[in-house]
Amino acid sequence: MSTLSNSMQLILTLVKTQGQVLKPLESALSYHGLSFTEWLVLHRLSQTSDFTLKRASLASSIGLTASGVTRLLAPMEKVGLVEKATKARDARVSLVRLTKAGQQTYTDATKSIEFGAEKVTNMMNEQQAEQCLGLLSTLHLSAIDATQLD
Amino acid sequence: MSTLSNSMQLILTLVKTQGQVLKPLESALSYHGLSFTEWLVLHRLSQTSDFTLKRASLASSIGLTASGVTRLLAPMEKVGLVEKATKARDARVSLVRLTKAGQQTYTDATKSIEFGAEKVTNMMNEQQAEQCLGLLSTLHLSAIDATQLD
DNA sequence: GCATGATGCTTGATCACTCAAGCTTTTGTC
DNA sequence: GACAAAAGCTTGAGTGATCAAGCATCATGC
Repeated sequence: MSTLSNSMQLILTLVKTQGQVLKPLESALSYHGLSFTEWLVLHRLSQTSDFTLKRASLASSIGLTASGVTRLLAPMEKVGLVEKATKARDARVSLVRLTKAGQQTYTDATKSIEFGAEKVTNMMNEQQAEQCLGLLSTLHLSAIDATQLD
Repeated sequence: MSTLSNSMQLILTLVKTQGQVLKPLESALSYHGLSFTEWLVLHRLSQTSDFTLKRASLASSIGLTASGVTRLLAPMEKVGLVEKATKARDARVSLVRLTKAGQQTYTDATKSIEFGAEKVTNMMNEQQAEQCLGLLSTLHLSAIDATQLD
C-alpha cells in the first residue's frame, strides 16, 4: 500500500475536482438546452470581433477534433444558434457564425453558468481563487511543454 | 465582448488544464494496455487491505455510475486483472478483487504514470505543487458543498 | 410469513467523442 | 498549366460513458 508522489496526487485531485465542479454547471446550463461544450462554442464565438471562426480554429480552441466539431455543431445549426458561412478566397474552409439568437442564448446562459460558478467557488476567497488560477495556468503551460517533447 | 467572472475563469482554466495534463498520462498507460480510468480502478483496489471492494463503492470512488463500472470491469476480468467474488451474507452485492496479475500490472503502470506526472508538473516547484493541491482540495469541498444544497 | 419497498447489479438504447479513411479545394513545383 | 502534396471538412466505425428499465435479493411492517 505505497503512497503516490505529490505530482500524482495533484493530478488525482485535479480530476476529482473537475468532475465535481462541472456537474452543477452542466445542470445550470441544461435549463437553456446547452451542454458545457456547447456553451464553450458560444463563448469562443462571442469573443471574436465578428462572431465568426473557422471550424478548425474553434476545434482547437475548445480542445476537440475537427470531426467532434462537425458533430457538435450540426444540432446547434438546426436550432439556429449558429450558422455556416463560406470564406471568400478559400472554398475549403467553412466558417461558423453566432446568430442573433445565439448571442441572446449566450448572454442568458452565461448568467446561469456564472451564478453556478460563484456557488461552486463559494468556500474560496478572492485571493485563493486568483492564486489557484495562477497555479493552474502554470500547470497548463508545464503540461503543454511536456507534450511537445515526447 | 464582456469578460467572465474570476470564478468562471478559474473553472475554464481547470478544464483546459485537465485536458492537457491527462493526454501524456493516458499515453504513458497505453503501454500497459490501460486507460486512465482502468488505472484508477487498480489504484483504489490496491489501497484496500484485502484488494477487494463492492462494485458500488468502487463506482462512487472513481466517479462512475454502477453501470459504468459493470462495463469497465468486464474486459478487465477477461484479461485477469480483476476477479469477481460474492459477499457471504448478501447475494446482491458483487465484490471486485485485484488479482496477483492485477497487482503486478498496477505496480508497473504506476511507475509509468508517475513518471508522466513528474514530467507534466515539471515547471512547478514542490511548494507550488503543494499549494495547488491544497487550493484544489478546497475547491473540491466547495463544489461538493454547492451540490448538496441545490 | 408474506406483500412492499429498498438495494445492488446488469442490460438496451443513446450520446459525445475519437480515429482513420475519404472527398474537395488549394498550393507549390517543375 | 498539370499534378503531387497539403489543408479543411465530413463520414463510418468504434469507445466510454450515461440514463432508464429490469431482475434478483434482502429488509420491514403487519
